[in-house]
Amino acid sequence: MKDLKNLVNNINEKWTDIYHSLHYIHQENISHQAVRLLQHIEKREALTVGDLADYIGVSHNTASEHIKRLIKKGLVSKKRSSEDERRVFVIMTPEGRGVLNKHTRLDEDKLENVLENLSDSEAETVAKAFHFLSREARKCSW
Amino acid sequence: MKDLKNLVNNINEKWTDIYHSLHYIHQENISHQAVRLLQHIEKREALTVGDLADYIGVSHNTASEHIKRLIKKGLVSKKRSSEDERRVFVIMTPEGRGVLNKHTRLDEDKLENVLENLSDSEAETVAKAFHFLSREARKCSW
DNA sequence: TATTTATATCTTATAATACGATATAATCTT
DNA sequence: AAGATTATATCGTATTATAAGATATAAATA
Repeated sequence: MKDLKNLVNNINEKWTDIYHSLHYIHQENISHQAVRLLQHIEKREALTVGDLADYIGVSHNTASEHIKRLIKKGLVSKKRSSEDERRVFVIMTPEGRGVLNKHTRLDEDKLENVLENLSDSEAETVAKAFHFLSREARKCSW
Repeated sequence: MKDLKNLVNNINEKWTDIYHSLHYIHQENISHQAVRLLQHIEKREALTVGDLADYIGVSHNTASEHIKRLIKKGLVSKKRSSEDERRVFVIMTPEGRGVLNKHTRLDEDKLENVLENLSDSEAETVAKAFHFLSREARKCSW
C-alpha cells in the first residue's frame, strides 16, 4: 500500500534538493517571464503570440512586446502562418534553447558526476523512474 | 555498462518534461532574482546579506535592497547575529516558503494523481531513484 | 462590404535591477 | 585607545522589465 501524501512530499523535497545542488551556475540574467515563455515554447509546437499571452496571463499587446524583446536577444524568431496570415508562430532559436537549458536543466557535468557514483542497478532505477514519471506526467492535462 | 552521456541527456529531457507538466500554475509574479535568493535561503542555514550577494553575483548594496524588498513582501525576515552584531542573518518566513514552493516544487495534486497511476513497484522505483539522486547530489560541492 | 480576429505599435506608469558613493556601527589591529 | 577593516544600509541615478489602454493594420469571415 502506498502512502501517497508522504511520497509526494518526499519527492518534492528531493526534487528541489537535486535542483539546488545540480543546476547550472548561469550568468545571463534572463527575466522571469522570459523563462516561462521559453519553457512553454520548447514543449509545444506552433504557438502563436496569442497562445503565449493566455499562457502567462497577460494582454496580447504585452505578449507581443515580450516576443519583441526575446527576438532582440536572439532567443526566438517569428514565422507567419501560411494558412492564416494573421497568425504568427513563435519559434525557439538554438540560442534560445541554450539559454533555456541553462535555466531549467541540470548541469551535465554535475549530473554525470552524480551518476558515476551510482551503482549500475541504482542508475538503472533512476532511468526507469524518470521514464515512468514522464510517461504519466504527459497524460496530465490540467 | 552505463552510457552516461546518453543517460544524462535522457534525464534532463524528462526532468523538464515533468516540470512542465506538473508545476504549479502560479499567479504571484515574483521576480527572477527573488526566486534565486529564496531557493538558496531555503537550502542553507544562517545566510547573511553578504553571502547572498556573493551567491547571486551582485554588489552588497544591491543584495541589501533585494532583502529589503523581500521583507516588504513578507517573504523573509532579518535576525542580527549575537556573536558579531554587524552581521545579519536572513530567515525565510512561512509565507516565503509557500511562495517558493509554488515556484520550485511540483503541484501536489498533479503529482499525487501521477503517482496513483503507477503500480506499486513503479512507485517504489521512483521513491528509490529520488533517494539515490539526492544522496549523491548533496555530496556535489562544485 | 462590414465585422471579427491576430498582431503590432505608441504612450504611459510602475517595479525590478544594479551600482557608485556615502553613512553607520561593530570588530579587529597595532 | 585610535585607526583600519568589515558588514549592512541608504541615497542618488540609470536602465530594463512589466503591463495595460488606445489605436493601427492586415487578413479572414459573415
